[in-house]
Amino acid sequence: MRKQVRVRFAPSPTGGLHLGGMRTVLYNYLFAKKNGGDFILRIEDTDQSRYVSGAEEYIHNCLNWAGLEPTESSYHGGNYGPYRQSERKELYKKYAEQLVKDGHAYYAFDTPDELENMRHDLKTEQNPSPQYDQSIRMKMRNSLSLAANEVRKLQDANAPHVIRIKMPEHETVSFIDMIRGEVSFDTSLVDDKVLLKADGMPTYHLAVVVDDHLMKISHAFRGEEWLPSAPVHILLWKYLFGLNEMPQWAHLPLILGPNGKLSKRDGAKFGFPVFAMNWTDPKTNELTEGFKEKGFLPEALINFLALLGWNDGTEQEIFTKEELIEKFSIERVHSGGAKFDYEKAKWFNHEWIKKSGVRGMEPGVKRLLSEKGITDIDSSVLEKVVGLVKDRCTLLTDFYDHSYFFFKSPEKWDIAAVRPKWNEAKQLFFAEVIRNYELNNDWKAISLENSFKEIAAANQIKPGEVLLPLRIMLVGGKFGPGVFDIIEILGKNETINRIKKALTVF
RNA sequence: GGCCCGUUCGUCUAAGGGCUAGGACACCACCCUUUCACGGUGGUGAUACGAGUUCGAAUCUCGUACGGGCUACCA
Repeated sequence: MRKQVRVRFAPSPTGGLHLGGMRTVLYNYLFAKKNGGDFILRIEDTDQSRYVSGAEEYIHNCLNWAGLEPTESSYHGGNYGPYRQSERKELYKKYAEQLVKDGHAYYAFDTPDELENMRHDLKTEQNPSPQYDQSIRMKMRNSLSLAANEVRKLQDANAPHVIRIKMPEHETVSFIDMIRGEVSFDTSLVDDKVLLKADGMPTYHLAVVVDDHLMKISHAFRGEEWLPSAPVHILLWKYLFGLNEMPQWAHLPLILGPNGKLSKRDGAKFGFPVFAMNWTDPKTNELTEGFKEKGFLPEALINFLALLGWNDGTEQEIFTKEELIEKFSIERVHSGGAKFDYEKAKWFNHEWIKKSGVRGMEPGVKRLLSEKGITDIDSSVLEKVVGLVKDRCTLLTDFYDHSYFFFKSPEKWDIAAVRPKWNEAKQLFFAEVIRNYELNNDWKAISLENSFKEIAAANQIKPGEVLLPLRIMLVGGKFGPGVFDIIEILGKNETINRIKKALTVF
């Protein structure tokens, strides 16, 4: 019988959720949905010094906004909780002790100062970062190097200590990565990582193995930065639960910024978001803008992220979430890192705005306009405006610039574009247009345009000479959709008022 | 420094021993548009380098170079 597919996203609540994390969420989600599996959100908050309040709730909000809800989490519940590692603290210790008993781990009593001294003393140009490994462990203070009675004494005195894994000598540890194929390591070159900290909390290395086992995780996806510590995890699986029980691993390629791994700094420096949603650091109050607030549609972000490192082998680029679920396969994920291209991200958003129906866009646009002070909006007008302007917007926030003039009469005009060619004849021409429009009972763009051109012809004025002034009268400048489309939506009173008002200024 | 991973247009990528190395973003040109955009058509542009295997290599092997990651009682 095939094992039930269960995957997890396991962030630590230390700040904003960036693109790399978002993509890990996505791939987990798609894989779970495709295989009828469960998607678990587990909070890895074992480092109390880095815990940031509000970060967990924020992660939930991001997943909710993106439509990538987990099936099990501290908020959704589930049969494998608690889903916060800090609440599972007592679980880990017995596994660490078991490892010591079996000779795969040991107690280490070295103080932070002693560790620092060791690193300082051993540091050379040839070896800039000395490790706590088999070459050095017998010279440190631990249950391997110390006499048994001395160890007992330290324990009786409650001396602070950690538990470290004892890496075996010259073994080759290898495993099959779903993306990269076989990866192998020489255990002699890996250090004796801390498994259980002095405060009794596990480190990531112990916690990830224990929890993946207890939560019956079948496939473990994580960023490529974890590849170097994979041999530790493989060994832990072997010692604790057996390799047969181990999930299948996939190490996802990194998302790169202009120089290396994408960071919050890159966003600030180059002017693009890196977090899914706005994040305010509770300590510094510093705000980092998110894709949501920048004006991205969740569908577009998902689509963009999915294609950053994966494709279905065809030339299709626009995928709905349902299509992604159907077509996604972890084997088609690339092994190489991908540089984040903000221009391409915006292109996806533009495509999704065009693809979305007017109805779907309306609530978002209405919210945006009201944030900018435009509140009294007739819904039939809004519908027409959105339909007319939609294709011109790349970001949701562009709707304001492309449509505010439907709701606000201009107070300034691009007079420099009109005045040099302005004359008495044009003044009279517009007076006639007003008289004509007052009598128009149809008020459709096409009839409005026809009568405008007829009046121009009768006055021996080329339409081109009065079209631009008309536009500027209505919207204030050289922009916007077709003038007669604007006029139709504005309606008779508003159009005539705007022309009259501008005429007094030109 | 050591270990691990990677390398096809500027960017994201297709091609898994066999057409002229295909598409998308960006860029450029033209068309459309009596505004600004959208849109349409076309164009510039890549297999890191060197060996080897082979009738034939972007593709397989080795080496080199370059890029990235890790090297904490952080994740």
